[in-house]
Amino acid sequence: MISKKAKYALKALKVLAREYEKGPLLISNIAESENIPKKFLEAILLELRNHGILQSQKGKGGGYYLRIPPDQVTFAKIIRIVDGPIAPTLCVSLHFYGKCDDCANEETCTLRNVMEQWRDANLVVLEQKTLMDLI
Amino acid sequence: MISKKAKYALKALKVLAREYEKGPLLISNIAESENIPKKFLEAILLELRNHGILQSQKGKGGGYYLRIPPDQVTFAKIIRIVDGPIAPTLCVSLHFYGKCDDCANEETCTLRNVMEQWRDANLVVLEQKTLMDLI
DNA sequence: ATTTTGTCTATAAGCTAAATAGAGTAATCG
DNA sequence: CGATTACTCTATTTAGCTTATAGACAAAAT
Repeated sequence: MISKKAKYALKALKVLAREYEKGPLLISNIAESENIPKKFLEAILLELRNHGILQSQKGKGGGYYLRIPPDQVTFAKIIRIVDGPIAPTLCVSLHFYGKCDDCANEETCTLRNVMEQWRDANLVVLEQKTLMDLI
Repeated sequence: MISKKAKYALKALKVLAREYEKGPLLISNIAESENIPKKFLEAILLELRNHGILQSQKGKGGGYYLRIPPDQVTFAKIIRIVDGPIAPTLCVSLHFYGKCDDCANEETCTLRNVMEQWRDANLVVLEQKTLMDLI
């Protein structure tokens, strides 16, 4: 299950993708139209901005807008930013690799094989789907 | 990411699958060999027993053993018992369906389509993989 | 009866998710 | 300049879940 944060992020990005190159949107507007707590959304959008997905503009006429074409923003990228690893275990994560503290030997771990396949099944979908698919 | 509980369950079931029809194993033995906190494992095995995966036997010579052939215990079944929904959102879950509280109209939700595909990608792997694959 | 082994109840520490409040900073426009 | 607008940053809170542990209890075997 993804977090609410991730779902909020996807919904907000969907709106922003639809307005791509049509000027910035206000946090408040997105929050209201998508039923997202405003303050929470603020933090989410900021995080997406700091990762290069969004651009922001202060002052009158300001707001948030997509910095990248919608078809270049994959679900995988978004999920990794807000929820972290896509892989079922750290030991098979491509972007957040970490050793399992309960596993003695990673090489001989029989679980690993299935975990890798599980991860790859996710990636097939998430690396291919983009904001374009939400427009 | 799966929980530690799920990982412990899989590791314990792996051991039990290897000993299928060779008599019961002690909780303590599994806990030790797989580096799982014993008390935590107790609760996990009990839950798996209550869902019909395992059988238990008290007293001397007792312990836990698989109640079903390893090739009939899918990863999907195990994950659902210990971690709950496999789907990324409740609104597309087959076994734990629930309405999203921030979505007005489920029919017109553009996210749903991708979520279903994501879910199905998971299921392709998890419904097919069984404890047999760990032996 | 005693030993063995699983079962049940309770609890606690630690962490994370989700939400909120309020002061601060930067941009615009008159 | 100065007022307004709108994003930014820091801090805090609440609730709930995850992980782990302790100890009493129940059943089976010998």
